[in-house]
Amino acid sequence: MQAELGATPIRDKLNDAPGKRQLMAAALLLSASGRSLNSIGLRELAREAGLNPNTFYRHFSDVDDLGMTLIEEMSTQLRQPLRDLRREAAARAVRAGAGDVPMLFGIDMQRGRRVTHETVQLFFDFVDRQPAVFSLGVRELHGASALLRQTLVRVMDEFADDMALDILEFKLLPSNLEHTHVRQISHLVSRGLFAQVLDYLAQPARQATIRALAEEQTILLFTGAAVLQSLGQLQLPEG
Amino acid sequence: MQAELGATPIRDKLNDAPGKRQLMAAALLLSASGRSLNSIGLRELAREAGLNPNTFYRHFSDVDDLGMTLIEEMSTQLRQPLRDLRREAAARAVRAGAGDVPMLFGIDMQRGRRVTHETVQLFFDFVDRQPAVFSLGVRELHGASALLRQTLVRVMDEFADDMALDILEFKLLPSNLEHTHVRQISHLVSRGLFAQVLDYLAQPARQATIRALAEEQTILLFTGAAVLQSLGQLQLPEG
DNA sequence: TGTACATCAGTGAACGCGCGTTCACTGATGTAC
DNA sequence: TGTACATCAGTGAACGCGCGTTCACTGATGTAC
Repeated sequence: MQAELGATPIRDKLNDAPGKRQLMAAALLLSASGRSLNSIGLRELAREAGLNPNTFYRHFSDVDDLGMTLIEEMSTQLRQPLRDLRREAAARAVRAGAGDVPMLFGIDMQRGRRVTHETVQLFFDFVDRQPAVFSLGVRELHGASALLRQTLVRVMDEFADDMALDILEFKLLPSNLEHTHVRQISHLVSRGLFAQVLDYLAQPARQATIRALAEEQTILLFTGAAVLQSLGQLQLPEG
Repeated sequence: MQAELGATPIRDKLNDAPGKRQLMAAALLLSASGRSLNSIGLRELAREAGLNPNTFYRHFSDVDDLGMTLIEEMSTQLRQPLRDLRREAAARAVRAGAGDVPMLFGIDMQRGRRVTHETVQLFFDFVDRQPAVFSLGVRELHGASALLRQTLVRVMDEFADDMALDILEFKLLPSNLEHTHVRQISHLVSRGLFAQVLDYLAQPARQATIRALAEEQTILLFTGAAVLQSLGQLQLPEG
C-alpha cells in the first residue's frame, strides 16, 4: 500500500489486481441471467474470468465476500451523486417557483414533483448504467445469504435516510410532519423504487412506463402523508 | 381417479399420496431457513421427507414442478377467503357509516380505513398461518426459476385485480377515477403488501408495527390517488 | 547499484462429496371379466 | 366370487459430473540494506 498521497477511490479501484476485477465483472455478467451468486459458484466465476478456480481465493474468502464488495461499490457510486442531484433540484425548484406557488395541504406540489422527478429519473439512469449490479442486488435482497441481505437492507436504508434529511432541510413536506414520520415514508419510497427494478430490467419495452409509475407511486405516498397529516389522520406506527 | 361424485378440493388434497404431501411439507420446512427451492435440491427434500430420492420423480418432474404446486395451493387458499372478507367488510362499513359520513375528496375515509384494515389484517393472518409458503413465495419471486417467477407474478396480479374489482363495485374510491387507474393503484398496493412479508417473518417483535405500516402505506396510496385525481393532478402512465 | 529476501497473483493436480438421473425391481391396490 | 393383469408408490444400487477446497509450486514485483 503506497496509498497516502493522492489515493482517490478511483485510483484504488484501478489499483485492484486485474484478476480481482475480472472476477467481479464475471459475477455481474453471469448474474444478469437471473441466477444468484451462490448458485453460480466459484468455479464458474473463475472460468468466466479466464482464471484458475484457485485464484479466486487470492482475492475473496468466498462468494459472499465478492458480493459484499460489489454492493459496497455500487452504494459508493450511487449514494452521493443521487444526493447531490436531489439537493440541486430542490434548490433550483425553490428559486424557480418563487411567486405564485399553488400550495396543497402545506406542500408545494410543483416543487415536490420536480424533485421527485429528478430523483427517480437519476435512480433509473443508474439502473440503466449498472443493470447487472442492480439486478444482483435486488435478487440477493431476498437471497439465501444473510450477510448480503443485511448489507443490502443497510444500503437501502442509507438511501432512504438521505432522502429524509433532504426533505427536512428543503422543507419538501409540511413542517408539522415529524422527523420520524418523514423517515418512515422515505423508507417506503425507497423500498418502492427498488421493488420496481427487476420489472424494469426484465421489460425493456415498458421502461418509460415503469419510470412514470415509480414516480407517481412516490408522489402518492408523499401527497397522501401530507394530506392525512394536515387532517390529523396520519396513523404511522411508533417502532 | 374415481372423482366425479363429491370430489372437493379438500378431498383431492387428502387423496394425494402421502409421499407427495411429505415432499411438499419438507419443501416448506427446509425453505423456512431462507434457502431457495433449487438450492435445497431434490435429494435433501427426499431425505427430509424420509423417502428415497427416486420417489420424488413419482410425484414431480423436477423441483420447479413442486414449487408450482405449492404456489397454486397457497393461491387457492388465500384468494377467495380474502375476497369474501373484504366484500363483507365493505358491506358492513356501508351500513354502519350511514348518516354523517365525513368525506374527503370523494372518499369515505372511515369506510376506506375499515376495509383496508380488515383486508390487510387478514392478509397477515394468512402469512401467520402459512409462514413457510409465503417466505418461499416471496423468495422465489426474485429467484432463478423463470417459471416460478411468472407464476408468482400472476398470483399477485390476480390478488390485485380482485381488489380493484371490489373497490369499483363498492365505490371505495371516487368514481371519477378510471378503472385502469384503480387497477394500477391496486397493483402497487398488492406489491407493497407482499414486499413487507419477509420483514414481517424475519422480525417477530415488530410484527404489529409492520402490520400497521403496511396498512398506512395502503391508505397513503389510496388517499394520494383520490386527492390528486380530484385536483386533476394524477399522472398515472398509460401502459 | 547490486543483491538477497518477501510478498503476491496465478497455476495445476488432486481430494472427497453430494448432486440429479437412470435402471431394474417390489409389493400393494385397483380393474376387468 | 375368483382370477389375471395393470397401475402405482416406493426401493436400492449405480452412473458420471461439477463442486469447494487444499497443497505444493512458479514467476514477477517490491523492499531492505
